[in-house]
Amino acid sequence: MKRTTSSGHLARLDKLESMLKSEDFLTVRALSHALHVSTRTLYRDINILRDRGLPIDADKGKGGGVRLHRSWGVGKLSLTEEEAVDLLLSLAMSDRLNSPLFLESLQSIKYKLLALLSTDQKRKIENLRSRVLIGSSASPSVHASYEQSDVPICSALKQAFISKLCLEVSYEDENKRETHRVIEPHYLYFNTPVWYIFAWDHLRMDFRVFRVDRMKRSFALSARFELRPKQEFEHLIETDSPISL
Amino acid sequence: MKRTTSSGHLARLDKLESMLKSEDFLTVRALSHALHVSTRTLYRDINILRDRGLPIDADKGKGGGVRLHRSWGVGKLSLTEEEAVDLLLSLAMSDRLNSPLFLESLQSIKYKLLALLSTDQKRKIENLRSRVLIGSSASPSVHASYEQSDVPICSALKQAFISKLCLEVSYEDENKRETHRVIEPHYLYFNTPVWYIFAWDHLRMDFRVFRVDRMKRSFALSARFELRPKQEFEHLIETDSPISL
DNA sequence: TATATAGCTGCCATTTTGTGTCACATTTAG
DNA sequence: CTAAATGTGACACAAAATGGCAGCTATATA
Repeated sequence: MKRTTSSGHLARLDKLESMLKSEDFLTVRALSHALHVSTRTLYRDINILRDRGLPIDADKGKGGGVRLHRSWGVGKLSLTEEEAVDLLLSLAMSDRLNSPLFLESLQSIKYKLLALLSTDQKRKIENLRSRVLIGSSASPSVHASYEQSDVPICSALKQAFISKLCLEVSYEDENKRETHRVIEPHYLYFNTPVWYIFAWDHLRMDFRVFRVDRMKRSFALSARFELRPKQEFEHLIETDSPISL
Repeated sequence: MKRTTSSGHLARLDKLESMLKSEDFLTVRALSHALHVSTRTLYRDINILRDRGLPIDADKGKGGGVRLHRSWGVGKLSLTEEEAVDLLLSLAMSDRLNSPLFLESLQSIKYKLLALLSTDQKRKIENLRSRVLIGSSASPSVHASYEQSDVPICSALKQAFISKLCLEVSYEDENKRETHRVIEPHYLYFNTPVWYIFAWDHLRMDFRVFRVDRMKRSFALSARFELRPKQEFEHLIETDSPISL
């Protein structure tokens, strides 16, 4: 069984880093007490953190101390690829949906994230992005009939959409009739607060639009489909406005 | 003068981490040669990285090796405090607005982000969060009259809201009359796609609701205000539903 | 089944590095 | 000037990392 975190030294450096992040002015003496080491050791630790790129400011003399430089980072967030994709798409959507109140920083986050991605990953996201369309606003009647979808349904749909897999769905149409279909989810269309799927319907052998909140069950099949150009669906959209990264 | 990076051990761990990120299948023997240490040491390093949360997979037997868990590859994102705050609030709002299509990962991002924050920062965000309310849907007439706000106006408003500063605004009311006021922005209310401010109006000496997109100019003053309880504004809200982190 | 490969762990002598103490330099506020 | 603070150098000592080595399990291949 392991102790706390790895080697003790690393753990202390982590702790020091977060202490510098939280409080805004501390003396080395105080920090050394808190971490149960001598001040000499703490100076050495601080130098290590500085070498690793942390912008630690220090004020000498009475009333001085050490702190992280203004506009300090919040720590390093590591994301999985799926998380990065979801985040970028959500940021792009927020861009379109919310007025720019809390969105200033989201631009810079977007660029930071994009900088971290490989060209492969960026191309992948770009492909997805172009398959997500955002509308202006839903009609009142749509609003009235809207129901929140279950997470499992969304999960299968998302997987099928991303991997271009056929999707088996139970769909309840406007007249409450439930039908069973196999569809190819080509494009997603969001019209607050409703998601639509522009799909090729294997049952009707034609392009159809489905409301995600009307899907009762869904299951991603293993069969792949080839993406059809957006133009073939355009007549189904009122306000065509693809989101942009 | 220092040598390479800090302590040698840390530098090697960093290097190992980035090597695992870039290549996708490496044997411990190869890695140990590349880093000029014994295989035994490398196994120990790998354990340290695992303890620190890196999802390192290993395949035993011929053709095996170590690699980062499938679907990894995004590096570490460092955010400023403002970016973290904006991101958390946006995630919380997306949670409420978008149906759960691309939002599964956003939950885990949220938790990762919260884990990085100090208790001070978390408390600060929690305070802000409780002052942002989300409505269900705007009426069609509101939709029709909606105009996108300018970024500078939003910037001043945001600053005043966060720091609890009085705000000087030029406001154009329903009848297109422009008035000049000083308000205290206590609460924000979002009803897609419109932001409202619940404020104490120094001109009328009463609680008033302002539409952000009707603000023509805004300027944050240096005077602070004391937050009034949400209850005093409740009669102004139709659907009271604070967002949750 | 046997063999080679590759991940993984425990033990221990050896080497390296981290640590504390002390001395001393430097800057700053009162 | 004095006190409080950052910062560095040197040295003995303690602690941790390292490298072999022996031995384990799991997997692919002949």
